[in-house]
Amino acid sequence: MSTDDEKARVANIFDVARLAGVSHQTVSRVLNELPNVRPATRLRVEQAIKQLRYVPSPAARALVTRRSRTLGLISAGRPDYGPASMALYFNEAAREARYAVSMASMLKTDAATMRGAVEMLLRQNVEAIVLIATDRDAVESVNGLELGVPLIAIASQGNVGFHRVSLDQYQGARIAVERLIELGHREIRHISGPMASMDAMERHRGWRDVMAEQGLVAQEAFEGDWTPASGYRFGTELARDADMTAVFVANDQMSLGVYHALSAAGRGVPGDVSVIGFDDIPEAEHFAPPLTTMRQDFESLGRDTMATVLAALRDDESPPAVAPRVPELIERESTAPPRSPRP
Amino acid sequence: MSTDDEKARVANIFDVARLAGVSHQTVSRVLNELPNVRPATRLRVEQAIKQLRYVPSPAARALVTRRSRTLGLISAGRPDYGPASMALYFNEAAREARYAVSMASMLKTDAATMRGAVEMLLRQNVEAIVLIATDRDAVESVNGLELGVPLIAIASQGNVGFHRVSLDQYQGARIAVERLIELGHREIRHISGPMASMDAMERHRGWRDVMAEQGLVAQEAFEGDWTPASGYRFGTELARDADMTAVFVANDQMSLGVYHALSAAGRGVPGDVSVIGFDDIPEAEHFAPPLTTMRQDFESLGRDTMATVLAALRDDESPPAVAPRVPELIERESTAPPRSPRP
DNA sequence: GGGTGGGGATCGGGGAGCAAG
DNA sequence: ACTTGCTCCCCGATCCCCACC
Repeated sequence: MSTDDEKARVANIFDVARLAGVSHQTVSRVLNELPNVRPATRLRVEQAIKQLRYVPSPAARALVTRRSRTLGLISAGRPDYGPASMALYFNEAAREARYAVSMASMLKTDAATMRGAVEMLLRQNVEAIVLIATDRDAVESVNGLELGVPLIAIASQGNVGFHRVSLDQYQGARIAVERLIELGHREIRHISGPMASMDAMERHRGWRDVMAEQGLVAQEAFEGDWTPASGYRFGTELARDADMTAVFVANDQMSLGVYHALSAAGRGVPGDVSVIGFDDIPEAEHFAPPLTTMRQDFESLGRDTMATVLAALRDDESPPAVAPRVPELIERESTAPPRSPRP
Repeated sequence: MSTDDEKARVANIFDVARLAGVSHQTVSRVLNELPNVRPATRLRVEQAIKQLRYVPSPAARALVTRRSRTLGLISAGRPDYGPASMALYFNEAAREARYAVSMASMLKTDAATMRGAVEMLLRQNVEAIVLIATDRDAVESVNGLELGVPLIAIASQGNVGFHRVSLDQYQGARIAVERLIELGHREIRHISGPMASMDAMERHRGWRDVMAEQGLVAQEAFEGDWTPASGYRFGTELARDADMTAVFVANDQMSLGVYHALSAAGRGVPGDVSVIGFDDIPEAEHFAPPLTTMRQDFESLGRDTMATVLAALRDDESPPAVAPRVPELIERESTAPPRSPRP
């Protein structure tokens, strides 16, 4: 009683059984919440568990049950505000559901890299794989891999072969463009994200559809790469178009580049040109002028993703698709009616 | 021979042994790179492994070796550019070293949350825990937890009880302030990060020391919270000080808020006030004007962190401290000599 | 017949001891 | 002296069968 004999050795199920005065069998029954255990017995076992700070070995458990209570998370691409937020909130949701998350993040999204990441995750016995990648190819290449566990992609397009959860990029884009039209704009241009990105495609589609529905001419969009630099480049080109009075930019970072280009060209925002972005990054509120943009609720997305994972784990058949949430228009000071509405 | 009987079953060590015509013992010897295996035999085994796409079960291995080849990563706080980049690059470095990463990220950094994260990771049998948290308390509370595995903190202060790796915040700050002085500024103010953050403290200390060394008066710094909003708030106050000609801002996001406040007050950058930020986020280049700032090399930091982890794993005694890398001054257009140097 | 215990197989490897080529 | 194979136990659980009260 003076000193514990058991040095650094951690307790196992037999230690618990001995302390509780039961068999290891009964401890197992308690652990796995099986019926046919008298409440009093269960209590004794639980106390022994607490007293010994006993935690079942996940390795041993995984070995025999072939289930690891671990989820794989792949994040491919730059850790921009969106992906980073998704990863964070999904991680929190997973922890709440008492799942561990094994993560593989990488800059490159080529098939070989993705494949390597998937194999590493599978090796860990993950029960499902969550994929954060705006790139369509990234999703396809993982999807083609026959992984043996559910794949849940945070993606705004595609549907066969994997579960999907997303925010409604298309509707978000529509809302942005409709607002510009409501303000009186007619010449509304678009700087899109890379067309390899599904989100970029959806936002582009939203812009194009609204323009068409309203009988407006949608000039060809510029295809950016999400970076401020590309926003700057195309903003410079755009600034030369005297008719253009508004730009719908596919994300906030590019909007910043557009600001830069516009002001370099002597065209004021929103006096000469209105700008709407997408994402509502923390910086957007303090752009000069503060940026009107579409806010995305990544926290809810994280929870929705986890819910979809759990559903997929419970039941291999019907993925109860969560309705994509629609981004919210945050109107700040980068939008205004055009200076001289068309005659 | 016509159809494989083994359906979805994955190969195990005995399958490999059979195919290679050796015993499982020999396969094990090859796997663990033990001596006393004839090259020809080794080759046959390796081919069998490749052919069957055999991968040793980590669970089984972990069970018997008590080593999981998994690292725990805790990221506490908002997923800002810095932390998100660190996580990404560390993850890549870990994968290169064939380690899996189990991740726990959370917004809140209180002791209870941190403790929960640590316990979850420990349960996973992680071999070491890497902690990304600028908050001093976060590091302390984890460090006090007696976790039984090495703790590697990406932190710019503290040293006892855990391994530490960092970028040299202090030198970075010194370089920034020295540059402002070189340009002729004397009234150099500072907007710091939250003093709970070690990085913020180091940057503050760098500013203060240089000011003192140069015989300049360091007015009390404003303590921000990293957000553009706080930069805006203090920028507004700062703008009222007519003597002030330069601000060293502890990060780029707050610099944006400062820009906003300054322009609202009618003071131009860099004409009236020079601004230097910290981090070099992708947006910084396209602020108006493009921001002069201190660039941090997170990719190298990720590799340094992994190297420190491996060293700590090899040898419990001497952590071969990696020399912190010094941030690099990226001079853009937010800095210039003061309009009217002091008489 | 509900609650328990005993015994043992099993998961997929690591590794010891020993014999044999 | 090397290389290899065999046999058997171990890690820490899950779970099945079968008593036993």
